[in-house]
Amino acid sequence: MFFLRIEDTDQKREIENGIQDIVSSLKDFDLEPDEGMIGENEEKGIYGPYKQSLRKEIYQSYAKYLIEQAKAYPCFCTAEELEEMRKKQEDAKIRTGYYGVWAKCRNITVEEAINKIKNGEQYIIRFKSPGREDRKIKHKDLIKGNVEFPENDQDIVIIKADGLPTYHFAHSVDDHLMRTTHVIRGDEWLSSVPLHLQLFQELGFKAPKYAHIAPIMKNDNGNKRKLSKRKDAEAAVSYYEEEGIPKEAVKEYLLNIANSNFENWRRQNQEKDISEFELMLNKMSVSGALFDMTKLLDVGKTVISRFTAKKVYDESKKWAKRHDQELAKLLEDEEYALKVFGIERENKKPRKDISKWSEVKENISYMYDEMFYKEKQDYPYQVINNKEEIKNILNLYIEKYYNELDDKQTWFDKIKELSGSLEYAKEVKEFKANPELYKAHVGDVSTVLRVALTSRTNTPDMYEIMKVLGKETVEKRIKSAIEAL
RNA sequence: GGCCCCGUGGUCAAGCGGUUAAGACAUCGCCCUUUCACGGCGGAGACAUGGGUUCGAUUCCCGUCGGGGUCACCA
Repeated sequence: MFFLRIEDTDQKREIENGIQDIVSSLKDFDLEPDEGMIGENEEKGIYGPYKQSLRKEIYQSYAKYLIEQAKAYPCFCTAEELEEMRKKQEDAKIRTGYYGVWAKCRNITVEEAINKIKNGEQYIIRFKSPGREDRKIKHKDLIKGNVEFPENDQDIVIIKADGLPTYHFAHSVDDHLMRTTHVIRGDEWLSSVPLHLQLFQELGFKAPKYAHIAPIMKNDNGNKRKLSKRKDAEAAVSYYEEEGIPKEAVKEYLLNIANSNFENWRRQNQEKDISEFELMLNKMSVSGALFDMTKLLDVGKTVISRFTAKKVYDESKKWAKRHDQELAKLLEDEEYALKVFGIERENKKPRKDISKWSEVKENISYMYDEMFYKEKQDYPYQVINNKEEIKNILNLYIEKYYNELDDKQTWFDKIKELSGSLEYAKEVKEFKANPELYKAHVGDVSTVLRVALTSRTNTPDMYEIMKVLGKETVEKRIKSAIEAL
């Protein structure tokens, strides 16, 4: 069972619509909780409420229970006192914290406590740790394996001045009441395990199993650091939606990082849905992987290359409507767009030239007149760059050779013929063998055509492009190219 | 600083006592090809370091160095 509990016990950090954002973001990646929060104020499941701020009385009841058993106590120390204590400890070069002899309020009598409270003194509730720092505790983590720590001996606060619990306390109470068996969390929590285990013990609860995951890191001027929401755009899930990186790609990339055997599995099961892959906690890396955008985009490229033209169309249109109105407008004519996206797609070796939806416009713009004429600058004619010669080639082609009904073989034979008639090699190999016999080769002649028709030197197959463009457009573009010379 | 985790090519990583130390991305070259992309073939490139243990250490132990985490009335 996957449940979504909202840990909102720090009121300072509340964000408007935060819950809805979390729910929606998860849903964008097909993650829907079996129970817990499903909207800003909605939840499902029978272990609720799933929002911790609504469970205040529950935590307080357990805190009272601990106090009754002398396993917790009220603490009246002020922030200043605590600060002073810390300074002393630092100066004396001993461990900082509220423990042992430093735990001033630990042995306060009940009468004393009642009096202080009656006097209106502020207080919080602390856990009375039974631990000893000179004893070791062993923990078997599902990812990190066996780890050994000194026992916890800190009297950490469990109920704050505002009456809400700290994470540690809420964690033990909730995960017991919600019947949690596995806690999978970031490894910044690893060092809290001794405390948490102790809390479960003293509360009389059975502790869950823990799996501590290494965070994804980022290279920051030669230093590794956790991907940060503040500094790194790619740390936010919204970034992938904005860039148009398909969720399938993000998930595949993450799986690559999570389980290194995923790549092999994928190679052997190209058609299967990733949900069929069995993720193994014990195969997860113990140290944090550096985020690699290049690899992500490569995954994206492969993922998109396997999409049908229709899927590519639907997804790019969906993205365009949100982020690129110009593209959205181009894509209005679905029938034409399908032909464009169909070029060299849905075959055994599909093109891999789109890694995210934000690249689509650049990729297909020349297929649209409104973009083609707008973008067109000075023609980057390459090997053949004599204007008269180019004009000649284009004129000949359009007048003598072009027929939109030709099949691919005929189409290319004609280009070869045209090349031959103007002293260009019909085969590249012939040219390479005897370059002195020719002006250039058929590839160079094709480039002239390609540049005139697309104003680019690199494009997919020209035959297919011309088919999609259609007779009228092809003739119009060639004529316009001739005029421009 | 104390405590804890980690350290195989640029990156992600197999291997866990005897291997020519896999693979993927990136990179370079060649082939295919009318260009590009795809695909195929090949190249360069790694066990942080010093001591042990052992017939033999990338694999086990200790130290050093390096990276990361944590030491809140934040989670």
